[in-house]
Formats: sequence, C-alpha cells, structure tokens
Amino acid sequence: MTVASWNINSVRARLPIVERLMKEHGPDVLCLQETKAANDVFPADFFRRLGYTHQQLCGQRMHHGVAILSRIALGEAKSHDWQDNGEARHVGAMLPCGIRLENVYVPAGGDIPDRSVNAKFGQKLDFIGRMTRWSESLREPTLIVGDFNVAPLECDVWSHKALVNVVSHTAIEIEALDAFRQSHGWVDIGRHFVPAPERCFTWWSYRSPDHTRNDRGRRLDHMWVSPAAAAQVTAHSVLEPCRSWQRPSDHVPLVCEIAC
Amino acid sequence: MTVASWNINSVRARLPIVERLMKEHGPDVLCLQETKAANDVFPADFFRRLGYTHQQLCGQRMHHGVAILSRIALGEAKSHDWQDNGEARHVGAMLPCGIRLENVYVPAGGDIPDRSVNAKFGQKLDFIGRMTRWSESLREPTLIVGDFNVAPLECDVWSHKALVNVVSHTAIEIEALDAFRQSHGWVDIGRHFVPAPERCFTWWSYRSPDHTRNDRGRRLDHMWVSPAAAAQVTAHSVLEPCRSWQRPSDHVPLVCEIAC
DNA sequence: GTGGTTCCAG
DNA sequence: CTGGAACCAC
Repeated sequence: MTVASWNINSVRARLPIVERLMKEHGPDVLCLQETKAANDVFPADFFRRLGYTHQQLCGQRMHHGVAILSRIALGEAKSHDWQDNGEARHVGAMLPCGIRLENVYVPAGGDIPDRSVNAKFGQKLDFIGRMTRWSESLREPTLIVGDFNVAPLECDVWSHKALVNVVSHTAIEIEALDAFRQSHGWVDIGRHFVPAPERCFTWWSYRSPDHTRNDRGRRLDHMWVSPAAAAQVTAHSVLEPCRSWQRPSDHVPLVCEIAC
Repeated sequence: MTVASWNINSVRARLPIVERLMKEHGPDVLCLQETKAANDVFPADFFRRLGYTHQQLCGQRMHHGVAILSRIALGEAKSHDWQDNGEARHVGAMLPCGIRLENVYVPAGGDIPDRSVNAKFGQKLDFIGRMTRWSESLREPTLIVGDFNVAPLECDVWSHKALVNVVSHTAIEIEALDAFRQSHGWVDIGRHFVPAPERCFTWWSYRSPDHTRNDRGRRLDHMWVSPAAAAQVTAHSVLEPCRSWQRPSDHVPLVCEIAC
C-alpha cells in the first residue's frame, strides 16, 4: 500500500490539484496538513466521490488543520493536542497492516529564531519537545508523516550558510528534532532513499516566480518510521512536479510504499 | 461606427470577458464604468494589443473609475468632477463624427432612500442635479452613456411594486432623472428601440444564482442622445448573454450604432 | 454574490 | 507570493 503526505495550504483552494494527485498517483492513504478548514466546511463529499471514503478530520477555522483520507478502512483514530491549546496539528489512525499512522503539522515558528522575542519560536520548540515525550513511550510500529517545518541536514536546504539563522534550519531546531528522532529511533525514510549529501527539497517559497530557476528549496516535510517497521518501507518519492501544477501549494507531496 | 457601454465591476477582474466582447462584437468605442483601478494600474497595454490604442482614463484607487477605449482617434477629452469630491465618475471625448461622447457612473445611492438618514442617497440626487445644470448649457450634439443607477420606467424593473421603495426605482430618483432628461431633451435610445411596456434589463444581482430563472433585473444602464443627433442612431442592443459568461459583471454591455 | 482593501500568517 | 478573515460597497 502507498501512503502520501502533503501540506496543501488550504484544502478548499486546492481541490483541483488534490484531485489530480489522487487520479494520477492514487495513494491508498493521503495525509493532509494546513487544510485551513473547520470540519463542517471540509470538502468531505468531494473526496468521497474520488474513492476516499474513510476520513479522519482534525480541522479548525482559519489556520492549521490536518486530515487523513483513505481508500481503505482505518482503525482506532486519535487526535493529540500536545500543547493543549486547541490547535489542530495532529491526527492519527491505524493502518490495516498493523502500523500506526501519525499525521503532524509542526508550528512554523515565526520569523525570528529567538524565543525571548518571538513566542512562536518558543512554541515550536515546545511542540517538538512534547512530541518527543509522547514518542518516548511509543510501543507500536509507527509511521509518522507531515510538515515538520525543520530542514535538519545541510543538504536539506539550498544554502546552509544562507539559512543557518533562518527559522527551520537553526541549530536549536535541528537539535530539538534530533532529540525527537532519538526518542524512538525514528528512521528518516526520505534520507534512506536519498542519502545525504544529495540535495532533496519538499518546499519552495511562493515569493520566487519560478522555483526551478535557482531551486531555493527546503526539505520541511518528512516521513519517519519506527525501526521495527523500517524494513517494510519499500519505496519513497518526492513529487516535485506538483510544485509546477496550476495554483500549486508551496509544498509537494511525499509518497512511500509499505509492504504489508 | 458602434459605441458600447459596460459597467464591468473591476476592469482587472474582467480582462477575459472584456477581451471576449472586443473579439466577438468589436465595438469601435467602449465606455467602461466601475473600473476600480487607478490609472497607473489600468491594464492599458492589454487593450492596446487588442487594437484599442486610444484611451481616456479617469480612474481612482478602489471605487468608481471610468474609461473610454477606442480603436479610432478621439478628440478633446475632458473629465468633470461635478461634485468636486475627487470621485472618478465621468470622462468625455469627441467622436470623429462630431458627436461628443460622455461616459458617466452615477452614484449607487446606498440602501435607504432617505437623504436625512442616508447621505449617499442625498449625494446621488445631488449628482444628478449637478449633471442637470451641466446639461442645460450643452450645445454640441452629444451621446451620454453609462450606469445611471436609475431604472425610470415600470417596465425597467422586474416588479415595480416590489421596487417602488428600493433605491434605483424610487419616485424622487425618477423625477431627478426626468429633470435631467428634460434639461437637454435627451432621447432614451434604449426605449426608442425597445418601446415600453416591453421589459428591458441591463443588470441582475449576483445574489441570485441563475439570473435567467426568475429574471429579476433592472435597466440601470443607459444611452441617451441629443435630439439633434437622434436620427443618426441606427441600432441599439443589450447584450444580455454576457451576463452568463464566465466570471461575469452584474451589468451587461449596451451597444449602439451611429451613422456618420 | 462579488471584488477591493487591510490585516495576519505561511 | 498566497490564502483566509474582516470590512465595505455594490
């Protein structure tokens, strides 16, 4: 089976390209982040007609929002609010093969990488910290995917030097994410299939008119798997062409294949 | 030659359908109202490429705004600010045949037809009054077109009874417009070609999903001509199908033909 | 309903 | 640059 993850930056604004992804790639399960829609305005029928009849929604009115859309039945769904602040940043569900799927949208963290002047940066580090506490006690084999809003390696950004003090690539964020990784021994699927130092990006800013010109991207989106289940992940790809589709998201989908 | 008039409710949002009008009907001169664009962001090049190289713009940043686009050279242009309040509601130019063309956007007048509680309604009546003073001294044969925001006859609205107290069809507005008509002996071209009591509308609200269903329109847009030039107007039409084009304006174009 | 603007967030 | 919301005007 295939699992995809995509920060679509408003699900309602992206119906044509999500439909296109479903028709051209047809992942069995699609995890969305930044749906920007409360559950009562989520286009559930639209995706049902495309065959994604199993849905786990965790939306809110304006910001954030995550969802799992699936063509196959899902088990035990649960949404964590690690910071207990009402933000819709996580939803998880059981895959039929016995692997748990966790879909996360980590806070972006604002502009200034200093928690004393930018509360959003502090909130981001705190979010990753609480995710780490949660991760420590995980026992089931798990696939965690989503927009982590951190590009941990030098080859995860177009210029390590230019971004070393830019939120998403600072040392303190990378350390926090590494602590998270160690808490469960997570295996970075992206880097398993595209080993460093090869460059790999999943996000390109809207601010530059043509993202292919100088390729100033970052790898902010990830798929990580429990060590016990790592061997079941047989393929992985970053669908970079989606960045050039009509009215694109600034993120592109990730897809992986799991042998069940 | 043919002259068209169209309230396009934002010229920048309407480029595809203005292009379509130009290609399918190719009026020699097109008068626009509600361009909602300052002159420095008006898409002048776009219309130049379509052959409308002669342009008289009278725009402002957010509201109102009028323009004359022409495939043939125009003479003596002039913009009146009758209320001296900086609103861009008129531009005129000389047609080669010796008839003056005046393009007007009369204020809508707000919701409540009472000048004591709704200043906008007072401004509308005042605007028509000042236009009337101006009209009294006109000597040249003139064609005045635009969105007058008044539906004077019973057959100019879908229900006289329902709209008799609705701004655009109240007795006081109709009297003001009639005083304007008398000030120059203006001939209502629309009603010359579509005599009362036949219904004729140029505007349908966006609020009803399908304007053709119950046809609740109003004739707010007009082409009026000096008595001395009335015989030169050989045809007139209301392009109602434009209301069903993609991303339409709520108004449709009027077109007339002038024998020169 | 539709568009423009402002603001916020990414 | 892009999307959502709030506000205003039509």
